Amino acid sequence: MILSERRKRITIKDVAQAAGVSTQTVSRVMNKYSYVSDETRQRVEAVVDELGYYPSTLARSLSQQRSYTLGIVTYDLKYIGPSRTLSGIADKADELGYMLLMKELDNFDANRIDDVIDSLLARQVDGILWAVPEIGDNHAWVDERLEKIPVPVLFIAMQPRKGIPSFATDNYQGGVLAIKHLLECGRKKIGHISGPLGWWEADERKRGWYETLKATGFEASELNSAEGNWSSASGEQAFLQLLGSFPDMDAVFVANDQMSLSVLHEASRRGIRIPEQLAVVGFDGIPEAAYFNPSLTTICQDFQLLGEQAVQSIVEMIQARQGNRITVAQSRFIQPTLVVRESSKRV
Amino acid sequence: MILSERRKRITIKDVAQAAGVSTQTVSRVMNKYSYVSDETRQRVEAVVDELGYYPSTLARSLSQQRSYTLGIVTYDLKYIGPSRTLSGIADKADELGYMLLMKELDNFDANRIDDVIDSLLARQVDGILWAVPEIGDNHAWVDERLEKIPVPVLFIAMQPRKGIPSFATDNYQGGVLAIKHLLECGRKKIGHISGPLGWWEADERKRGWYETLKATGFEASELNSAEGNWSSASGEQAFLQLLGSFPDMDAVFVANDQMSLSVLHEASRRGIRIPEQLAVVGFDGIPEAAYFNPSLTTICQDFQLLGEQAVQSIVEMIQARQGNRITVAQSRFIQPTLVVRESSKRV
DNA sequence: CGATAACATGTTATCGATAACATAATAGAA
DNA sequence: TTCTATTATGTTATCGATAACATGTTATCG
Repeated sequence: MILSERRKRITIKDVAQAAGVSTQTVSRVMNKYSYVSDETRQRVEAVVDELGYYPSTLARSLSQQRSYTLGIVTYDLKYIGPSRTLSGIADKADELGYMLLMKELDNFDANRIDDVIDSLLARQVDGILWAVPEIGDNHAWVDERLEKIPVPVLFIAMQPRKGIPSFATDNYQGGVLAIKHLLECGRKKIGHISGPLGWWEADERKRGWYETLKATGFEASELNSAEGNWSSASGEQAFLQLLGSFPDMDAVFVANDQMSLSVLHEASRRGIRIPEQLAVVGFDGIPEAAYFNPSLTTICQDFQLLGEQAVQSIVEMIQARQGNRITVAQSRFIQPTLVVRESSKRV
Repeated sequence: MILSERRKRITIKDVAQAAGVSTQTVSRVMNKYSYVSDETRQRVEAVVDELGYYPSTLARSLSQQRSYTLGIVTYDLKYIGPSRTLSGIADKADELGYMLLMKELDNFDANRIDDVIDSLLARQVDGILWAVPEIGDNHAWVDERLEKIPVPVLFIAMQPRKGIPSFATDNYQGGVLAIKHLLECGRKKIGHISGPLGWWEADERKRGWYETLKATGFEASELNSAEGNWSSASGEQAFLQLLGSFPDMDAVFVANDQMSLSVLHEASRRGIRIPEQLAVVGFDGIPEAAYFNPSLTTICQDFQLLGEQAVQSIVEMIQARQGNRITVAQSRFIQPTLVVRESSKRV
């Protein structure tokens, strides 16, 4: 049997014709509208099966002015945070019947941001999830541009702003948790390796370190802190710097697990015993941290959950708007948890 | 100034009316068609700017029967492979002017697969990138279903099949590289911790181990190998098992870096010196591996590149089809590279 | 100077669906 | 028995663009 090479899409018209009804009736069957006789319904369904018809979501979106698609703007999927959050987003979106139109943002030029937003709107997304970390003033556009966007927008990992829905891990509390834990272990000279300053999340974690030490009367000068860029390589550099500027440090709170890894590595190379001489607490809670050498105490955040809740929430916003109900901007801080392992064992 | 809450989308009609031309002329301006007078062009462009008009890609897609959108089917973004590949895909797609419609696949039920494909086609994607690892017969649908899909499909990390375009890392060669290296280091009793068998990639890496040892006259029995599921936790289990079944092992090739990490961890706990007593070679080449303790020799694969090349290739297929040119199924094996670090240093 | 090509623009049909409205048949209520 | 509500189905307009075709206006050329 030879099939013609040029297969034409099977449309609602083909089905209507084959079943001897109008396209509207086919549409009614497809959408389970009630006023269709059993006989007609069955006939149409038979034809649909036979021809392998599925409706064009594209045409439907145009006609209904909604697409059951969410626009997702992420930053750099090489980072663990964005990629695991995306995983949660994908799961929940699928569960709720939404597809994901994805755009990776690599710079924060105003034109680029406009383009990304327009390109999503041009495809009629029902809502936008802005999962780009807040760095410097890269969210400055929000004040002016946001109100012009005709669909709900929800921000992930953005510093909370009044009247704007956003979901984030409570990074400050994470920092507090880490320092409190180290103090409880009897540590007195606690250094910090931060993420790239200017990133809101990095700043918050550092603030947790700083304020908790200050509040309890301990030292927290700039010399006791060094800056990394989240990568293990940068963590090593920062650690070396810190060893110079804060030689009698007995503990270090590191802003993520990757950088903690290189601290452990370098400490071992230099014969600094962990946790005896130096306690280490990381941040993120990647599964691998349990197998670091020694295993890493860390502040665990649930990216998956963050993504899922964000989707849940934006879908509710979409439905509310559809029903012309009023939406109150919902924001949420998700609390991280402390997981104690060998790197901070009491000595 | 009070803005009306219900903003209507600005359409080509609004622009046409405001500029006093037909919609067709606006369309010509937007698409940079040449036969438009400078005067008209400028007037239209001014109106476009003023009203903030951008064309509906949705409507355009319907009308042109193409969407400049790629359908991406991924497996589990919690894994490093899929998520970094996606990163490469996103970069290249953006560069070439395509958007990504993403779908995560969590099971391989035939109905589910049909649904995913249909939902992508219903949104008029121009091509599909199937970035789902081959596990058991989860690609069995390909034989029958593929030819019915009216757009190009390219597979990532699938065992090459004749006449079907696919891109993958040469996992077998990776295994060969690892074993040759260990043999060159003078190791004679080389064990293997595999990924979940049934995964094509895991099987191939194992085959690299097995065949290379056989070919050089060394031992490679089933007892010298244990199975993990890619996670660090499973790697620990597998290592313990292997220590029992292959006690005089002097090297181990581990199918990914996460599992290698827990091998290093457990070895350290038991006082097994690495690399003196046991050399370890991992797979994947995650950046963190350089900071493992000791740093990990590993087989490096370039996920980013894999994703980028896949997009490049499918876009070429799309363009070829558009131009009614014949496409020859292009498949490619990307060669991994060996990176030597402390865990396999010659002793 | 008339024919022809290149330019500039408008009109109508189309993509594949649904919304809104219209119509016809049946059934139950007054 | 007539009226009205319910059921079942069809017709036309619409979503927002582009394709195809039509038409009018300038240049250009022999």
